[in-house]
Amino acid sequence: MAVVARRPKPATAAPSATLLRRQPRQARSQERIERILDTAEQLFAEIGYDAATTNLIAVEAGTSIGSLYEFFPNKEALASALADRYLAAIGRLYETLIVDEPGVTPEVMVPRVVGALDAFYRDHPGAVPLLNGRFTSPALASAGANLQRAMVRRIDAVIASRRPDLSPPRRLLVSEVIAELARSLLVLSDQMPLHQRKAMIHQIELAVLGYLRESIPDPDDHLHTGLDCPAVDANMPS
Amino acid sequence: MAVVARRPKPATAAPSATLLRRQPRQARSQERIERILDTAEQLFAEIGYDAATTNLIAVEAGTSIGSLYEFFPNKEALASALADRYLAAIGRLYETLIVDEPGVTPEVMVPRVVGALDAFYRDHPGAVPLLNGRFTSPALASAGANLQRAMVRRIDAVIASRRPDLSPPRRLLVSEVIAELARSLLVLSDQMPLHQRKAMIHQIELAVLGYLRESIPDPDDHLHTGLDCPAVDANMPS
DNA sequence: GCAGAAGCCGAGTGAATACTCAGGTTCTAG
DNA sequence: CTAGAACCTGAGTATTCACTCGGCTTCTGC
Repeated sequence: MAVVARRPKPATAAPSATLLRRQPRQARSQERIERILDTAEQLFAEIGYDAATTNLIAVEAGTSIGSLYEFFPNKEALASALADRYLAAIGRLYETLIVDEPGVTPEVMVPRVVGALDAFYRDHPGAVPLLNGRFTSPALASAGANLQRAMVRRIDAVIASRRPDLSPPRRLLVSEVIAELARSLLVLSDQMPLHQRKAMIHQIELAVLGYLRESIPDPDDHLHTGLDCPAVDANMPS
Repeated sequence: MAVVARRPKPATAAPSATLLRRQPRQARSQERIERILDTAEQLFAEIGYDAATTNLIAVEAGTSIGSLYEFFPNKEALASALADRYLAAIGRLYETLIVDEPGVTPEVMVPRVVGALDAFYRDHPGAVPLLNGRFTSPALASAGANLQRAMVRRIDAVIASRRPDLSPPRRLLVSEVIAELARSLLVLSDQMPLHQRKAMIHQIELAVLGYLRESIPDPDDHLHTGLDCPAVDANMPS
């Protein structure tokens, strides 16, 4: 909050998507920008968005506060630029993994996606807090929300092609639950030591698959079909 | 973060649990304290912890900043006092609901607990962000963590009595997953309009039950037992 | 080799905000 | 009724921190 209120005059409603104030021409400044971003990533992850002051980021990156503001219009832009790096990478992950190939069952796809996300988060420790709403910055909140929406949409598309009998709102709800379930448990696993983390990843897969079985019972499976839970769709709109 | 750094001299490591700087003697000041807490609750929920300045809280509560600091040693203490109100209430909820009665199956207990938590959060909108780590304040983070631990312990105890065959670490992991699953999905449902919220509550129940079935297959049930998932305990320590 | 562009620097500015304190008001015990 | 305790007040203090600006250095095209 402090971040936003700090700006006295938004002037003429500047374009919020302007990441860099100026494009760097020389290699020296390009490297400097990279160093600043890397340092910001590390500090955000280590001590949090608020405690990582712009001055500290500049010093730790071996440069000066003036140079930082030469290229980044404000502190939020730093976080935005970082989020963009991750969003692009995870977006590619989704496109590769959550696809509607004919032979791919949930039992195959779920571990594949969960495993890939886990590996990504392990390789990029800064991504977890950045994309999962631990920082109050509005830009980051929306970045995380966008990512989540992207995942929900992809899951929804796959379910739609597999189970055209489900109503769209029902599908959407199920997709939201799956995405949130995976997200929150991955965040939890991220705080664990490695051996527990491995076990947790497996539990995430079980949770998603178990929820799927429970929420969208297989039409062939006459064992769990609506015996003790009448009117699943009762609460659904339209 | 700003909250903590703002205090120049922690002096002699003051007891952090001191909620009130002084016990109020007169009814007038007791009411004032209540008004301040109610206002803080509302403002924290509406505009967030950072944007709810102590001055604003005082003014909105119809008192002065001096009176606020007469009783609350710092801003964090406000949040702590609020968290305590909620923690006590939810703690009582757990004690009533998550119990090891003979005839209570998961199919009965899960909807009971989830429904009660949902009702509680609906009645106390401020509790959700306060107890679920949306604020950066350390005291709040630990309050939320305590709450989560309490839930995990209770779930673990129930599972232990039902399924003594499971290893303690496995039980604990399962309990953690269930607690986190319920927590995160309840937070998600809290942001939804009412009709979707009702549907979401049902999905939460399905998710927990589905995960239970998947992760701890019923010994009687010979249908899902370890066919496509060998060595579930392989990743478990000891 | 030089002029101008691009880049760099960091002390300084302004605004926000948690918290204090000296002095006033209201309550209460005797 | 009164003295002193409890309580209240809000302008002021101290601090933090995002961000600026004027001057300096390094690079690049010609």
